[in-house]
Parts: sequence; structure tokens; C-alpha cells
Amino acid sequence: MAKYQDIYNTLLSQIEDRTYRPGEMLPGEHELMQVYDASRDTVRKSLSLLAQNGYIQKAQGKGSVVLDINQFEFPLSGVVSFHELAPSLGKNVKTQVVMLEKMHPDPHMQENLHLSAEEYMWVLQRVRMVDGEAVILDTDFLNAQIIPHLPAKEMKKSLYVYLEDELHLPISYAEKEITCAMATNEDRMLLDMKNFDMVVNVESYTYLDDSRIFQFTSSRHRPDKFIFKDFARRIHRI
Amino acid sequence: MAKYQDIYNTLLSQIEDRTYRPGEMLPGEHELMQVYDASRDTVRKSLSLLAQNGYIQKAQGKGSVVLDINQFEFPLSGVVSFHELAPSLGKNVKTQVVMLEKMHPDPHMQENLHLSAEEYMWVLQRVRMVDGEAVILDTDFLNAQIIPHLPAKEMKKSLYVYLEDELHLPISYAEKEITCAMATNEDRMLLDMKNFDMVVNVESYTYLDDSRIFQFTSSRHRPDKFIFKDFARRIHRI
DNA sequence: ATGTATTTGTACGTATGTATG
DNA sequence: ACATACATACGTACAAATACA
Repeated sequence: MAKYQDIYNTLLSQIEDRTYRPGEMLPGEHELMQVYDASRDTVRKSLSLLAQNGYIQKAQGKGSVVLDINQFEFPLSGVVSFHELAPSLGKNVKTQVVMLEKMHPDPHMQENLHLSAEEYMWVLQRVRMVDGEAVILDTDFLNAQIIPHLPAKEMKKSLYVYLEDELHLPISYAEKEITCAMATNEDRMLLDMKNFDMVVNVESYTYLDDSRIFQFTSSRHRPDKFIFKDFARRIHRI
Repeated sequence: MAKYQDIYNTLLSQIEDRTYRPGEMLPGEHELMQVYDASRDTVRKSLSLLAQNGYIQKAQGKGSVVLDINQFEFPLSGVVSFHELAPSLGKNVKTQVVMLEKMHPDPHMQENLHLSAEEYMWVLQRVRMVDGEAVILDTDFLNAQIIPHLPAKEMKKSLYVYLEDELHLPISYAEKEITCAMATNEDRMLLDMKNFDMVVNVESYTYLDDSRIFQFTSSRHRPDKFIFKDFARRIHRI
């Protein structure tokens, strides 16, 4: 763990446990240098990370103020798995594995995962139950050349925990696309759709450190249970 | 313009005009130091910005590879206004101003915009037409203490251009929340809803450099015309 | 209104560590 | 084993914005 990451994690914990409350100023950079026995460069890296992720706002001549956002759950924002954010939902959350198969990709998935027809992919389908209702249908397609084994019992917990902690795969970044779609028969079979006739479809492509794609996921949500929160800084060009 | 921003903008232009194509490597940091007569620190700041925004992927020991995303439009991602992204939609786009009024905020908006009952806010309602169909209903609530005048004719173009170029307001960051909602009578009156009975509602809170909130926006989209793309890097904690 | 101290922003230099080829 | 490239960390200096006496 690099020093600047240590400082980032410590400050983040202190923001989350309200040692530093929204509206309050963080200690200045010089003070943090002394507290953590670090150079200004290192302290500034940590603060920049906090600012990027929406925890603080920096202001020249003033200091860094703690923002009062990020106090709620941040479903789907960033590259976060369902089980990582489940605790913050504070609900009764369960996962049912509907399908787990190794197969050849069809032409569409060959393109999505950059596979040839002879190679293999995993297809993992899971239903997410919140408070006893089936409200999310996740279908994952994984490059089986990168992930040879996928134990079914692990999949009831977190795919990401298995990939990172067991396989030490360096998950790096993701592209996501959110759209609406009409509910399919599969949606109606596997989800408690009530009277809704649409779903929110979140498609994501996940990449490793070396920019290899290893996962494509379609996550279909019942519309009343869907929420996406985002924090973004404005980028001024020219 | 700081040097690192210059380098960022130059490299970004070169990525967009395909001087550097997806899959290709950028020049190494030492080469960029010579090209731009800059220190390594400065070059690295530029590259980090490109990586944050999804244009390149850096890899220790290898270099920086250009990613092939961000080639499409990025609707709503980041803090971007409708008119800024309209050209990338490449469609026939028009805006109708439905309402522009200065009034006192109700209790709900007093809380959203941090206003007292005696202060004023602007309410700006606009319908976005794409290819002749009314598909987006934007309702903006703006702190009238920060923005005293709001000329109606400017609003047919871009609110953000007016706020930044005319008023020099330092727009800094935004929180957004995407949910689904049943279409209201207002939605059905102002939008071409076809047979859809739901809308996608994007609520956003926009802040200035000093963390003052100055805008709350509700943007209601017909579901078949809604798309949101996101790029996110995984943050590893502890 | 002015000057001074404080705080963050930018830029440069140097050294060492780590991953890749 | 070696060279290359990025990552981290330390230092210094000055600029720009802010706060305050």
C-alpha cells in the first residue's frame, strides 16, 4: 500500500465516521505533512483523490471543505459489485444463481468479449432478491481464457471478491450504458415485475489493467427499484 | 492556462483527430517532456487527467495506450449541458422555452437550493425537440441571488454558456440521480409520449467552486430516447 | 484600502522502486 | 541481466487566491 493511499484511506474513514463533518475544513496540507510524516506532494495526491471522488472540495487560499454528499449509498457508480454495495442498502439481500455454463460465444459475444468462435466464455445468470422480491436480473459473460474456473458456490457471494481475492485479477475500469427496454418474457419469468412493462438495462464492459476486456454484464432492474447516483466534476477545455 | 492543461488539451485533440488511434501507444513521459519542454511532474499531471477521463490507460513498465471509448457521445456524463452535447448527437435539435419566471421558493426548493422563503429563484422550463419530437422536459431552478438576470433569448441556446461566458460563474461539480417515474399530466402535455407511461428522471444539483449550490434541475426523458454512458475507474480501498 | 501571513496551485529537480520486455 | 517506462516520494521555489490585521 502506497503512503498516499494510506493517507487517503485514513482521511476517508475519518470523513465517514464524522471525525470531519460536512462543512468542516480538513487540516491544511502542511499540518497533514507533519501528522503523516509525508511530503506535500504525497499529501496532495491523497487530497486530490478525495476531491475526485466527491468527498471534499478544495479551494485555493482557503483549504479543503468536507462535502455532505456520498452519505447515501452509491449504487452502480464507479466499478462496484452488487455485494459490495449491498451492506449500504441495509436491506435483506439475497442472490440466486439461475445459470452457470461454459460455452462458445455467439457472434455478438465474440465481438463484445473479443473472442474467437473456438474460445470459451462463462455465462452466469443471477437474480437479486431485495426484501423477498426478485428485482434485478444480472447476466454476466466472462472470458473463460482469463478465468478458467468459476465455482458455483462462490457466485452466491461476490464475483468480484472471487476474481480479485482468489484470482488476483487487476480489475481496472468499466464502461457503462444505461437505457430502458421493454420487459422480455425472461424478465417476467425471473423477476417480480408487478404491473411494470419496462426494465432499466445497465450494460457494462469491464477491463483489466492491461486493457483486456474480461466481462460483459447486462443488469436488468425493475424500474421502481432502480437508482443511480453520480458525482462529476466539470472539465473545462481550452 | 496552466502548462499541464495545455498538454492535456493538445493530446486530447490528437486523440480525437486520430493522430493517436485506439490501441496505439502515446509517446513516453520522457519524450513528452522534451516535446513540450516540461518537467516529468507536469507531463504526468496531463496523462493522469487523460486516464481519469477515460481516454488512455497507463501501464507500469509499458506505457500509455489510447482507449477506443469516448468516441461516441457521452450524454449526461460529467457536467455537460444539453447544447454542449447536441452537436455530437448529430441530430436536428431544438429548444422551446415553456416558462421563465422569478419567484419565491416553496419549502421543498428552499431546502434544495438553500434559500430562505424571502429570497428568489428562477424557474426555467424547456422542452428539447429531437428530429421534431418533444422528448425531454428540463425544469431548472436557479438561485436568483447568484444569477440576478436571466435573458429569455439566451435560454433558447445554452444556459451553461451564458452562465460561464457571460457571468463567469465557476461551475465546479454536480451530483446526479437517475430514477424512473410514472409520467405525469405535465409530461403528457409537453412531451410526445407515444404509448409510454414512464419517464426517466435525471435530477442534478450543480455547485460552484466555493461549494455554493446554484442550480437544481429535473430532466425528464421519454424512455426510448434516454441513454447514459459512464466511464469509471475502480477504487481499491485498503 | 493595504500589506502580510496563510493556503492551495503549478513547476521543476532528484532519487529510488517496480513492472515490463 | 539489462534497459525502458511508469510509480512513488522527497525536496525547492514561486504564483495565485484568500483571510485577516
